[in-house]
Amino acid sequence: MAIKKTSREEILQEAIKLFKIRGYYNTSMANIAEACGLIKGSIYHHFKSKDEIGIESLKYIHEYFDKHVYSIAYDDTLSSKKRIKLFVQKVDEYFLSSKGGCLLGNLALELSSENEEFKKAIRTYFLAWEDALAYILKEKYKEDEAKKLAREYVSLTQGAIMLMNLYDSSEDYLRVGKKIIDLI
Amino acid sequence: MAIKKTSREEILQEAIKLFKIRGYYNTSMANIAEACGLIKGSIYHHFKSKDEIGIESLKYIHEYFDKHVYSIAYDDTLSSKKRIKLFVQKVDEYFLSSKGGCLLGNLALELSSENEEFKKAIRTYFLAWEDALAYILKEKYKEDEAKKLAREYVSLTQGAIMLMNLYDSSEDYLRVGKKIIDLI
DNA sequence: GTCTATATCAAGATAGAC
DNA sequence: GTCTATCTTGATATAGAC
Repeated sequence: MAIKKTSREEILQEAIKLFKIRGYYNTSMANIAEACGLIKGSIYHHFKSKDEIGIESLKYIHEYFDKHVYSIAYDDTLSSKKRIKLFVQKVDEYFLSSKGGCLLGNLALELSSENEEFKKAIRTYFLAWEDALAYILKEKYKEDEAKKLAREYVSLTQGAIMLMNLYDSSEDYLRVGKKIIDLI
Repeated sequence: MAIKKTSREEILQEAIKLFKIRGYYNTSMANIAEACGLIKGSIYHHFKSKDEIGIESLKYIHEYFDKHVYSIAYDDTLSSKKRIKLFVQKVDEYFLSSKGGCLLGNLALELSSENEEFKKAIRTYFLAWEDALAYILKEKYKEDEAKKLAREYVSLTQGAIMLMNLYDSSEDYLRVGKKIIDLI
């Protein structure tokens, strides 16, 4: 039986799951290693520190959203109505399919007041989300109105994810998506 | 020079400040003690564990809101317009006056997936907020519409607090309060 | 009520064998 | 690439002197 080679990506995926559920500081290298079937020392072959895993986790998620969600907003071959529907559908799929809510939102509250590097990465991610949403809304609203609405709905989505996890109910979260679609 | 007696309340206030800025797990008993001018061992004279400080912090904040914010909603000597204005004003005062946003929101994301006791306390607090807001809104909306709106605006407020801290700008947060007032 | 001192444990991280 | 072993630090918590 060959020893399984664990990839960087596999470790990131397990780390993200744990960070979302247990929080960043409450997740240890040993926890991450165990989830990968390794012992903690072995993780350091792939990442030089826990903070690196944290930053790479943010990047990993950002890349997923760029590729599978935000890109929809800029696909000018589709109508804006179709784009906003698809956009909301993809966001919902992501946040309804796993436990613990939005890692970026969680980390924004857990450690962005302390760690400037994390804060910058999280800000970039949220701005990309707002920009994508605003790009669709610009077809119907003036530029600065579109921007305000986009930020408002990102806020609302984050708040709704928080309460969805707190109440173990997706009902109110789902209403947010419907409201976003109705904007167009 | 007499040795200063540190009260439970003083410790809670310092702990709350630190939890909001540094996060719960990233705040140590030594950090809390230092903020109070004590050394860590001395804290155990007042609280039997860090978790007790956490739970008591939530209670402390909840009591503050019950007394100074939620009570406004139920003051039937004022018009509903006056009540909603005062309510929003008090909420704004609280969240604009200190760094780190809303401890209950932060802890909801940092540790409520893991710790049932914390989760229950946080849920109770958010429900009280919703109930108070819904009570005012009932004057103009049907009961279940008022409840939906209340939850939506609590979500929106929490999301806006998150982004306010992330972007170091209160502009969008303040718009939320105006929207709430316009509901009546 | 606060201090010094210490017990105990778990964290992040590194070195070197296999 | 993973393991064992270990270093170092810092965490929660306790005991007992002042």
